[in-house]
Amino acid sequence: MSKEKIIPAAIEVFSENGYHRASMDEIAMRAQVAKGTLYYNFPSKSQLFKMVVKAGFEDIMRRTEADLNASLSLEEMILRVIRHHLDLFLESHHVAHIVFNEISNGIEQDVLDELKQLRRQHLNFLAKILEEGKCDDNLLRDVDSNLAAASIVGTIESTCNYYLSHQDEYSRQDLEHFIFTIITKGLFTSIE
Amino acid sequence: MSKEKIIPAAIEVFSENGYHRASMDEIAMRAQVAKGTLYYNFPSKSQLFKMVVKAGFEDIMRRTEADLNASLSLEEMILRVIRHHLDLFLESHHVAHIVFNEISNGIEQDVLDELKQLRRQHLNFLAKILEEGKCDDNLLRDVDSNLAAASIVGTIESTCNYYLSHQDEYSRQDLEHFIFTIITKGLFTSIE
Amino acid sequence: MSKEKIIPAAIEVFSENGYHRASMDEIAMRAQVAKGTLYYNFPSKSQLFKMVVKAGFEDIMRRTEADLNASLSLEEMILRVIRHHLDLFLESHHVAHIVFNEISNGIEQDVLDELKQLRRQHLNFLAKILEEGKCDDNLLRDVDSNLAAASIVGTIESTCNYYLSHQDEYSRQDLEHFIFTIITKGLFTSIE
Amino acid sequence: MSKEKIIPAAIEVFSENGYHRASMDEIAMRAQVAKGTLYYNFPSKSQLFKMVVKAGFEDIMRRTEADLNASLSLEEMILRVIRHHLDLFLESHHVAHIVFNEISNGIEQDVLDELKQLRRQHLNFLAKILEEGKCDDNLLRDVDSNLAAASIVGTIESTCNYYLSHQDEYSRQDLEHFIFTIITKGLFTSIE
DNA sequence: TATGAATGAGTGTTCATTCAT
DNA sequence: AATGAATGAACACTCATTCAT
Repeated sequence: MSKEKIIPAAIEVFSENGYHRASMDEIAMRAQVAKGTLYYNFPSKSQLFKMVVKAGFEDIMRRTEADLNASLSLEEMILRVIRHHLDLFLESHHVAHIVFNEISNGIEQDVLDELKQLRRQHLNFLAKILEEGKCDDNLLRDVDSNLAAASIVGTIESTCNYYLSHQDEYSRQDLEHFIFTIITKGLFTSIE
Repeated sequence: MSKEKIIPAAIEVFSENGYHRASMDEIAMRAQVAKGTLYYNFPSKSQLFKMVVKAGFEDIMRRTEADLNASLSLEEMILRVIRHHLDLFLESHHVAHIVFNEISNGIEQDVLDELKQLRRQHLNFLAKILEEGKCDDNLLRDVDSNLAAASIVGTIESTCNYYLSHQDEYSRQDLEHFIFTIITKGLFTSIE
Repeated sequence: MSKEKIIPAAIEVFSENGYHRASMDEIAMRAQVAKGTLYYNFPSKSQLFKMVVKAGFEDIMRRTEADLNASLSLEEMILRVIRHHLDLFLESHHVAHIVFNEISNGIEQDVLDELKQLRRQHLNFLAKILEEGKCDDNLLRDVDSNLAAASIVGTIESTCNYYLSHQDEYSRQDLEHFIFTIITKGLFTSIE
Repeated sequence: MSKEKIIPAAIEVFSENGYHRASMDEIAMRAQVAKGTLYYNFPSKSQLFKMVVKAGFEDIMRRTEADLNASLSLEEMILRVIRHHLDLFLESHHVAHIVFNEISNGIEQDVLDELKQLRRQHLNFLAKILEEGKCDDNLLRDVDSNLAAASIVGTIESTCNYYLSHQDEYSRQDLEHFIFTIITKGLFTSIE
């Protein structure tokens, strides 16, 4: 079936070029199908894009979930969440870029809405992990879990970007450690 | 002079549509000048975009700097940095979006490089504030200042985005407080 | 197929306007296809132009070759070469003009190079005919065949141009006779 | 006066780019005058072009005439005519190209007419030299002088073009000698 | 006499989308 | 289910020309 050839090609092309510079011609070429086949399987470019982003979100949520279980400590859980997101960002940061950033202006409104909803789902997914952690012990500060989830994603995203253009100065270990520290303990050393 | 009409129009149009969907025709129309006038004043779309982004970065750095002085405590300084960035994000989050996010694929490589340098300058600006704070007292954890700066920006950006679609659930005060807390003290309540 | 509609239209438009004044819009209109169809079939204006020129060169070489055979005397061969070139110049002197003249500045360098090569091939074609003639008898002066070929083409071109704006003063027969005489015997009556 | 700065700049730019690719901006820049100054001194691009071509024709005719006098033999005269035209073609073949070739389609009709007239004048100039030579002795074949003039120019032009891309194979002496031979004695060795 | 900012019609090119096969 | 030729609206950019100063 053609869909299975199209999606990976679309991921590639969208990742390398961003939504607007990606062309359906290029995707068809990489997928080794005719251009018409794209439109036979997906109603439009923006819908195809949505499928790609959706697949990205689902992938990271699936992968993360598979690696978490109730017996883990909250610290370990957060570490693993960070690690999986780092994997996504570093191994295929182009995909990550479109998944987390390219949800920008200039996409058809209806698709844009669906993309925002996907992002919301992802944040919910993270927020829920935090919520569950809250119950267990009193480790977690009493902050809004959704905002906390957003700040985790923002921190990962932004530091990864920085890391990607300064790879000679830090190791991946350094980065992971930094993110874990800053997210869990913040900038200040002082006790509250 | 036309430049003064073009820049605000360009900010508007780039903000509303992102780089690729923004059209020079639209910008010319909003600026009430002929299309040729755009090209008389700016060599290309990407260069015009660069000017807009540059102006954005310079604006926030100027505004922030003007509000900081040596007599402030580190906490107060960080608070003000956050506050100014929040201002930019919330008052004109479209500008902020292009300034901090739209540095994406599909822009001419040379301009892209300059944009990345602008971003680096902005991070340096924040990192320097942190560096100076480090000297004063032992309040700051010994982490890399550049990564720390990146994580601050990422947190602000990401939580603002979330806030913007959930404005009914939080006040601006809540948001500011949350960001300050999470950045300075992190998620965990425990002492190291 | 569209190509068959585009080429003749392109010949027309390039001939009437020269390379730079010819517009893809005009060619599309004359070919009765959409502008996009031009670009579906030819990658660019300059490539389309190249195809037209190439077709012109190939046409005259094919036509000339088809009319020559080993049994002809050298004089007869040269006469036929002149005649065929005259046909091209007079019957469709616009095509001839672009084929022989419009290889000018301001065309993309790569295409320009290919056009120059086409011209070289045509001169080679003529030079080879002369070379073969040289062997047969001792009729031909011992001059460089390539320069000789160039001078034949230059003479035909230039006199045709003159003829075209003075058609009332000469017959086509006069012109053909003049060219043959001047090329084979030169201006002077004297014996060497 | 600005005109004196504009004309040489225009020659340069038209020569390097041909009529259509030459831009008034470039000419103004090279002439070190403002763009408006061009239009203050010349009503339009095509008129400016005409002045350049006219200057070219006048120059070669003046130079040639200055070097001819009644005491010279016809052979010597023709040799000098060839030599002066070769000078023009080889020393500044870009000027020559526009003077002799770029009188093509796509120039405003009125200017085109004037350019054709200039070319006619130049051919007349050459034809008159031939006519005068005819009287002296019976050296010249009885052919139409205008066509003969056209064929001389065509031969020079075409062989020069060939020479310019094969300069390693011939000397300027070779070329001059070839042109003189082919023009005066033609391709054939046989006596009439 | 000279300027240069401003113009706007025109150009080559791209690309998502359609549809007959 | 799949194709690929054809489309046409949209786009960035150019440039001869004008005109207020």
